[in-house]
Amino acid sequence: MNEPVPTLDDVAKMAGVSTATVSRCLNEPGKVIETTRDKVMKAVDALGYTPNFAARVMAAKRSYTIGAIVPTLDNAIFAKGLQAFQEALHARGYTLLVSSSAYKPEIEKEQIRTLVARGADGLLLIGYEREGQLYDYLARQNVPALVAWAFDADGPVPSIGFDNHAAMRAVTQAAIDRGHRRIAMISGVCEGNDRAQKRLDGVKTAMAEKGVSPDALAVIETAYTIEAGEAAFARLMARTPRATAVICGNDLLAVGALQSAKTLGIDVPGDVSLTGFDDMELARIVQPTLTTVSVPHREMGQAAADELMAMVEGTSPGRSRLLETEIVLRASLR
Amino acid sequence: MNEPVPTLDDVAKMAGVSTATVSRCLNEPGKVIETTRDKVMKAVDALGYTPNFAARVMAAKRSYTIGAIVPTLDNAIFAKGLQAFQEALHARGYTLLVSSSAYKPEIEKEQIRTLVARGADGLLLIGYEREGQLYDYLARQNVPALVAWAFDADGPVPSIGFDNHAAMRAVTQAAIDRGHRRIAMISGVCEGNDRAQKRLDGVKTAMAEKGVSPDALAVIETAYTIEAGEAAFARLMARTPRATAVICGNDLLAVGALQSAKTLGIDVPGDVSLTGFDDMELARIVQPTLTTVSVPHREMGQAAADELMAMVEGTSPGRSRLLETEIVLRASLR
DNA sequence: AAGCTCAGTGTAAGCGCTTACATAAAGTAT
DNA sequence: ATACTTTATGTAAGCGCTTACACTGAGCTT
Repeated sequence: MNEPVPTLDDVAKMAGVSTATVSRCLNEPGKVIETTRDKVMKAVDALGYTPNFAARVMAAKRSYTIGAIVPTLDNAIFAKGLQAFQEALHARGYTLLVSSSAYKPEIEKEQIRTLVARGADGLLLIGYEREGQLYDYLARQNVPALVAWAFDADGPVPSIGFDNHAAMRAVTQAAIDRGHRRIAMISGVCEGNDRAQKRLDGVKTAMAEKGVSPDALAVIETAYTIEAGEAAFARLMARTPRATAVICGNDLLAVGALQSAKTLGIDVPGDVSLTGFDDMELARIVQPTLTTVSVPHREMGQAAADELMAMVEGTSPGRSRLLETEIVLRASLR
Repeated sequence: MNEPVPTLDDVAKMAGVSTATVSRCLNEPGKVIETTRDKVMKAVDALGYTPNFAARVMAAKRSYTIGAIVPTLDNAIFAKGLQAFQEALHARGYTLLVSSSAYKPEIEKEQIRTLVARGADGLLLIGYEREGQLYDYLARQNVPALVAWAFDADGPVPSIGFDNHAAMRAVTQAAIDRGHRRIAMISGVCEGNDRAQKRLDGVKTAMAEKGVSPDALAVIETAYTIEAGEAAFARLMARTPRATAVICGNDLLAVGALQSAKTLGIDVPGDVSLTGFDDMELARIVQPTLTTVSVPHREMGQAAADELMAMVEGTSPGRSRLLETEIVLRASLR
């Protein structure tokens, strides 16, 4: 057993050429004459040779690998965008390495270092909020990074995303326009999460603009899960006066709220209106269907991939791009 | 700009020791005396040194990396198990590399080669069905592999999973016991997917055992998505005589069927009963709630991680393990 | 025909680490 | 005090690739 794995040298010997030629056959076939290439390829097949990636990275100082760190893979929020991201990378010969940080900054930091140590040529990050020195670190390691799912033209690295503040402001305006005055919010945890914070601010802005005092806004910050949404909604409903509209930080929270409403015998949208964010598949499945914000996940993933590859290849200094969101009016808001 | 990234040599020089000592400080701190270690660590911090992973893998011939290839990340089916898998790996210093094959064998093959080339110490695969030579390839490369989400004590590699056939048989029995005789199935695509095939077989077995002719079973094979489930259900309902129970290959298909039923004005479970598989969160959210099969995702991920690490470290030849599933009776079956 | 260019190939120097082995110093047993 | 361990560190040989540079010979130009 333990038959040794074939190396470039073995291939070279079998084909009767130098290692350089084998390497060129594999990486720049055009630079090798056809007869030679045939010999080499025959040897590659015969030996079942696969290049050793670590050796290649080390010698070439280039890994054709892009790393992405998302807060979670546990729900579908990032899955769609990431899928598009990965497809775009794959089409140009890059590999995607994904890891999840469980919304924990220290884990994210570790993952960033891990990915850099693994030779990632570039990094996709979600949102801006992290220690500033991490950006310095990336700069020092010459690893370009791009932020997605958030937008800030003046951030430390470029971003491709949408305006969380404006989107949530628009949703809230829609609620106020329908006569709602007592508004509550179930928000994601804002600390360390600029997206959550901006969404919360968006609600406040809309209220202020429409002459509804934002001071009266009841806010519960909680984890982005269905269960948390359920619990938060129950707590909100226990307060008096009761809110007539509950703005949720994302669809999961809204779905949880909906479940809770059912348990409590509260009719949505009859007694209370509800809105979400993300327009996950789930939003169309629940009863009543969810008014929410549709985000161009696939477009974002695609654009992020293109931009990041350009940055890695030095053909772009890194350009930010703002994508449009859209309010999807469904049954849960009345 | 382009300040060079510090290397082990730089650290060694700054600390006034040899590279071997620095390496030992990082990997086997116990073998270095404290005063030396302090000097080294100070240099590491001062330089912001991070070991180069490719170099380490190459020199040590060990990457502490485990690869996993799942059919999809697009829904939550594998997310939970994978999360547990990753946590268990992380706890023992391993890193997980995930990629998704989009249910395509040729992509999976490529991913397997990619992960091996990247020096994965071991591989987690889903289900057994793939070219036999892939198993040979892994054996030749000395990369242990483990199959999850399926069980076969005599497979080419060990497995940790559950009995798809028995579980689906039990669900079907439950339907027949409630008086259903005209049964239909919305199955996943069986070609290249042993889990889907086994689930389909489970339905047939139960029918045969209960004296219901399996020949009458209407089967539609389709992709594991909500939309596909919707379309399939509509097609099934157009047939006469209509089935009174529709067994679905997983929860997504069942949810799709439910949506379709609503559109068509068919009452579930009044007119037609419905069952799913996986017990995703979704199963408790839809109306009516879904009768389905609960799978111990977390336990499976954890067990798979433990076993695979043992295989990688040579402390286990690879032991298969069968986990129990459980039928969860909810409103959709009557 | 001399001098070019240039395509195709080979030579060999690393890339940044780990680790077997060598060495030195200190501790222990006799 | 001698010989033998043990412990801490250093030396240097790779690991399997890529690529700058050198080389060769064929085809051009003049």
